[in-house]
Amino acid sequence: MFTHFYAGYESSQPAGPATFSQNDSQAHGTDLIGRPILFVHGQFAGSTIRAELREIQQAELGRKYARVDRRPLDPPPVVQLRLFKVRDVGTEHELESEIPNYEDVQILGLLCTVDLFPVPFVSKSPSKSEASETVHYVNNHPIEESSKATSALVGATFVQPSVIDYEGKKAILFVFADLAVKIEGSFILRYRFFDIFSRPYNYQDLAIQAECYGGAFHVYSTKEFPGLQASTELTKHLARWGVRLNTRETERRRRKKGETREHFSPSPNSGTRKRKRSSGPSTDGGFQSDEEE
DNA sequence: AAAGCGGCCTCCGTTTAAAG
DNA sequence: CTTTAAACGGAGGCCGCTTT
Repeated sequence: MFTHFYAGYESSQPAGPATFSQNDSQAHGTDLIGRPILFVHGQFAGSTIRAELREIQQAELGRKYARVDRRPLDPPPVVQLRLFKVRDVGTEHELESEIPNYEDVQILGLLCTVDLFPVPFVSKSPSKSEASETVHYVNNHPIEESSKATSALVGATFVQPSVIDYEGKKAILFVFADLAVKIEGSFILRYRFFDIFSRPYNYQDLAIQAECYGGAFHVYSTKEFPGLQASTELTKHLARWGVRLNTRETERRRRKKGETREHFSPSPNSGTRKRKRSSGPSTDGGFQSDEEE
């Protein structure tokens, strides 16, 4: 989508760390992930920067949804972006130092996106997939690129960062408060970070600068959904800082039928619910035709 | 072909959080 | 505190598949 954003730019600067393997251009700029990158454009022009992504809060569960009533993954996944300035790249004096103050980083243009991967139930014989397809492991279960199921992911899959006090100093955090999954099962997320206003030396595509894989979570059918826990401290902290997300003080789990809460009188017509379902032949395209993604 | 069964989506009432 | 809006859990009933 952002491919060739800076196409045509030619630089005459000396060879830098980002000049290797230009041959395969099919990879959407993934070949620089995790590497020190010399930038010629953007806020870090002239510097070599290595970006690192770390999941600091993982989703635990979600409720599958179809077309309406979206239910976000909970707790909201949060990843932290760390940036390291690298000097004397490739020499024996190579030295890395973290950006001293993240408040000084130009936030505009920084984005993090997510991909969804199913976690297989039982480990298929590990021999099967020694192809370079495997991108990650979840307790010895190989996760293959071709199993990517991002199309089942709905909501805000691209988010801008928030600069928030975290562990005593400002940090760049990406909060995914509006993610839902359309199929049930176990999954992991892959986070990828890029900056639309930066361009590496001698590089045509927009570069993915960092990625990381998150912890596994489970998406339940409506019926077996166990309910949501109270918000984590991190979630509440983010809300306090104005990040838009759902918070709940207590665990949410409605009392079972017949269960009473001291002065609770059971509903008179429990069991015989009248519904005014729009009786039509439904064909379920009739109403709710709006779709996203 | 008809009846039975089960999975699943949508819709609803209640509860909680936010706003006034 | 009271009111409004959103979040949330529950389950009815639709739909497609299986069995008789």
